[in-house]
Amino acid sequence: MTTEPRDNLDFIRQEVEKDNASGRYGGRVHTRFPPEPNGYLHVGHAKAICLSFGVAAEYGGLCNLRFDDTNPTKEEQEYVDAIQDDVRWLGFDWGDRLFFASDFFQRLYDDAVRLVQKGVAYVDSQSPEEIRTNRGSLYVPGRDSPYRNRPVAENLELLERMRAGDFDEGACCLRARIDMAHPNMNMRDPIMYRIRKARHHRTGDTWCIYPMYDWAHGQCDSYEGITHSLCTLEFENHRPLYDWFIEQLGIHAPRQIEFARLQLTYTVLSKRKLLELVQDGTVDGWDDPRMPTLRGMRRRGYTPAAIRAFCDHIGIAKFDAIHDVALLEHFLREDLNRTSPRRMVVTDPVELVLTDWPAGKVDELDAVNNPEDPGAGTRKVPFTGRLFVERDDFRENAPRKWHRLAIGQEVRLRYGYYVTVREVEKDADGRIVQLRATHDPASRGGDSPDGRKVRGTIHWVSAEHAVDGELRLYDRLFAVEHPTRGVEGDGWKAHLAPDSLVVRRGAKLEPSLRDAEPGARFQFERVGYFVADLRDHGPGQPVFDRTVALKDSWARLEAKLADA
RNA sequence: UUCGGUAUGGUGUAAUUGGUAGCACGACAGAUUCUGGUUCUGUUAGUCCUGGUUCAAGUCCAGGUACCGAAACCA
Repeated sequence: MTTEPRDNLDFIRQEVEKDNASGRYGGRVHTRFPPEPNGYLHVGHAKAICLSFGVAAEYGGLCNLRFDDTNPTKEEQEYVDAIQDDVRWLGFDWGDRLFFASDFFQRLYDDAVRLVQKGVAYVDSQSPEEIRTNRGSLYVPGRDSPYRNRPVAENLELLERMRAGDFDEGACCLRARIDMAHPNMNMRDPIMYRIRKARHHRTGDTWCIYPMYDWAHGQCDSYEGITHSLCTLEFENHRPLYDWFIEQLGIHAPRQIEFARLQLTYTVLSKRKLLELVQDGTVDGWDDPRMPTLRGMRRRGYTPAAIRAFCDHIGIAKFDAIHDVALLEHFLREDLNRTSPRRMVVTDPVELVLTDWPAGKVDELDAVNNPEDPGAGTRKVPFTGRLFVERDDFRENAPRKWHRLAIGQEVRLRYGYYVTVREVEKDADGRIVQLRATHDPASRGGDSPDGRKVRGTIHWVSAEHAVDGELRLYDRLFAVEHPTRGVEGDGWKAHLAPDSLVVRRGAKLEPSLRDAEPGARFQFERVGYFVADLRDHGPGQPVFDRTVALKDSWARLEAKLADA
């Protein structure tokens, strides 16, 4: 991806450059992205992916994809496939370097045997409860296990029998022999192997003991020849343990550097909370367009380039920061503005009839596909005397600075004609059912030969040519910036935005939209960026999801005028 | 009360390692515009606190304060 040198290096890149300068790894840079296949990736992971793959690319190195699949009871093939798909979609490639912690199970076991032989690991036969209580607390040191001084030969035999399946789950485990009084809890004889008589998604039934993450992770990095293991802050106090294992084993020592995980306003990013939203039906699934998952964002119409630009821009630090989604949306709009073809869609239609339009006449007008990209060309849009315009683009009592339709106010129909509303027809309830207007034939195409100016331009669709479609107007999932701040338990759910999805079934689409492919992105002029829904859009059944609205400075002005 | 971390405008992020606190987003104001979009210009506002060293401190020293993480046979 981005391989240009940067002006300001974040602290991780600075450290990498120091290592390159000192020759610590012979100038080699090799990173990895190590997800656990027990859930879907979200934007937070995108930050880690961009970092690890980005750093490797910038320094001529490599980045591996490795699944940390050390817990067979939680991990599934489905997630393995989805994660690979998401990483690729984001734009990264691990070549032939796809690994699984489970690839290393035998090697890990052999190394465990070496530590037992060295006298720095032992089989503990305490119950899980005893182990927990004897670990002590943050403030009080732990107590040695009565099995801590078993002879090497006995430990070796017991470990072999653990592997052979002679013991029940929880009957015993293998522990590193470090220091039960260590101020860092991770060093209080951490568990290396536990018995789990569970089928593993890759190794099947060949193992009944599985390595703990802490025992596997550092060595897997080492086995793969990783130089820089970039991970999030919560593993900072695990680093001494990883270093200890590596040193005891005398194998290649990667360098772990920790950074703050991504947090965003107006959403939640914990696996547990996201799962809850899926399970209680708040959202439609992991790929619901409101979800901060990569799949959700993909369906919402986010571009990989926008997500990457965001990740590049926010930088890397150890400060526990919460980024404003507005910044993500900024990069999204920036990318979409450059690349999206424009179309006209009336989201909430009201009929506009031109009383002076020649009966039966259809005028094929030229519309620019993308003003930001002259190469995108133009298209023909049919114009007739019966149109649909946005209900909200007409006001009977126009406020100050109103540039749109109002009785007697001339406006331009984009790429069409200047029109002036003359009268309004309402139904019995007082709801407007039709606007009647006249047009200036000389203004065809949108300009008047006499140089006369109009104050506003609005979008429209010819009634007889319009395609009916469904619009799903998505917005931020939560109504407040920090949904989890200062709340307990399920309190964060009270902050869910009631209108994060508004469905508009009667939208009128420009005819060319009929043939849009699922996943195709557009800017609906003056409304927002939309994408043809990946699941539900199809021939004869147009469904578009709103990716993000256009900035609306009129809405702000109007609100201010209302206050005054 | 233990150990490990972190503090720079509203939100993030830089500062050649002791030398004019910069950039982005946001907000606000204006210009341009056949999208009240885009683009352009300007304004706004910051070094956690208290001392100390120094000609000079965001940066060095001392002492505070606040916040985050850590006590799964999870990762």
